[in-house]
Amino acid sequence: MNAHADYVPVFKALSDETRLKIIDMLSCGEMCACDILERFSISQSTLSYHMKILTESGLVHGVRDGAWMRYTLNRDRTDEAIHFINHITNTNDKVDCICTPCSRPERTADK
Amino acid sequence: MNAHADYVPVFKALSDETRLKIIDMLSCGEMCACDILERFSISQSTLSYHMKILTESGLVHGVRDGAWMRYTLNRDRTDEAIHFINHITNTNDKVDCICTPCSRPERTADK
DNA sequence: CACTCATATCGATGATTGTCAATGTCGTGC
DNA sequence: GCACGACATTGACAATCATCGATATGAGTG
Repeated sequence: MNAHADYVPVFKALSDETRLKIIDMLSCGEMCACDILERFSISQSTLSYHMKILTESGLVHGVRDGAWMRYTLNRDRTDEAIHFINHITNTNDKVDCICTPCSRPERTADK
Repeated sequence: MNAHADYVPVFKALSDETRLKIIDMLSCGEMCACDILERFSISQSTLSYHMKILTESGLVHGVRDGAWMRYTLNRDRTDEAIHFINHITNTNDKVDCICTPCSRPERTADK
């Protein structure tokens, strides 16, 4: 995991209030879909849609347990996301930094 | 800044490859729009649209400097976003944790 | 003031998103 | 095997998104 494009699905997954709240809930421990559903006023199909986005992004892991789905946070992935934001927002370990305030000829000339 | 909804625009801003790359660039230092534009193959109006999303999310700050716009990363806001992910992905300082593996009567009964 | 360059806004367009009701699938228990 | 409960998938829809070309605004330069 390195390229910017790889993290787009992760941030897409995070850019919805319901999904942020689900992640928050899962940080306390494993939950099944039915329990999550009870805490929102959305339909079951909508929840299923959100859980698919969360699992496909890798942030959440789901396993079948009989009739239920047990969901857990994938902390490896959440940590990875945090490290990625840290990486792109800090100058640390960047080799290809091209920071000219403004490269317009007139501008660099008058400095 | 606290509620989940407040961070939705931040993660929406982060959920686009072009914008992630722009943030990465800005981490090296201030840049003007024309310099950013040169490093992508998108139209000028599209870049202006992306910069608007970034500035409205608070992640990026833009100031006029004559004819140019100088953009900088708002590290207060990026740090805030990182702290927020840390908060919702960790159990730390959560008072209202309701973590029952699955609350179905049949299920809690057979444990 | 007129011209040019940097940036913003507008209008249009195809793609993606979040939502639901309806329906399908899969597991469990009788 | 059949009925039911838990979850997934489908089809439809309105809303939002990313993109562009065209046009507007605003600053600097003569």
